[in-house]
Amino acid sequence: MYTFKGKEYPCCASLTMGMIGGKWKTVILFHLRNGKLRYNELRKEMPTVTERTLSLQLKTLEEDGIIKRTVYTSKPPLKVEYSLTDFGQTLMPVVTSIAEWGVYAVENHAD
Amino acid sequence: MYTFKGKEYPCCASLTMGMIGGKWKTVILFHLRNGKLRYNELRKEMPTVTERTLSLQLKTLEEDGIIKRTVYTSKPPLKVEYSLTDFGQTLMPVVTSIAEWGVYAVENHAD
DNA sequence: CCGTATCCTGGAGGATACTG
DNA sequence: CAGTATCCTCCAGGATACGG
Repeated sequence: MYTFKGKEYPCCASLTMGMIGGKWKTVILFHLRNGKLRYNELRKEMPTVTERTLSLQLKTLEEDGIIKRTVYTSKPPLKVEYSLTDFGQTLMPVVTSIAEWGVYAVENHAD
Repeated sequence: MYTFKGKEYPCCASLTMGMIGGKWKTVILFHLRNGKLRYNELRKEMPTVTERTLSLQLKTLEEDGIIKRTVYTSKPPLKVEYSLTDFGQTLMPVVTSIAEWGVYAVENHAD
């Protein structure tokens, strides 16, 4: 049994999935792999996610210390950038591994 | 846009998550990393999953060609073993990466 | 530009009882 | 031993409209 951030997980694998699982978190992290992105830039990369869901997932990732949100202007139009924290960087090998297998599967096991 | 097994994914990362996402699939695959296990052996490793859910997840993994189910006896008590397919083996680097990060997080970022 | 507010739905997963 | 069969709950995520 593993405990992390006040939650219990029955396996080390489920702990990780608790942090990056769900439909969108790995996609967000994948798009942040090369540096910061603005909210609308993320939306552009992920055309099929709704605003509400993107917003919620970003907030969860921020609360978990995986990404950080930086606001550059105080008056509208706001400029906000999202980027990986140092802790979030430690997840990059996992995210990369996940992304690479997706490419591998499409290229070698297409139907 | 990526297409795999008749489903569409907006990102290579979401394709992989479509195959191994959810609460239990990575846990099952993690426990099968060293070889075959019987149904009740899996249950022993995963005491908090319900029978129905375990059964459903195993069936999904089998349908996706990731694990294979082998029946050794025709009369009760049945002997059934689950193991990775060759295709499932290609997921092991991903599963290992996920599992190792879980251990890393607990050891280095505990609260 | 960067979100939040509301309302809603589908399906993942749980509890429990039963079967070949 | 290895599951199914039912029934049920809960919440991630979607649709859409509006706000700082």
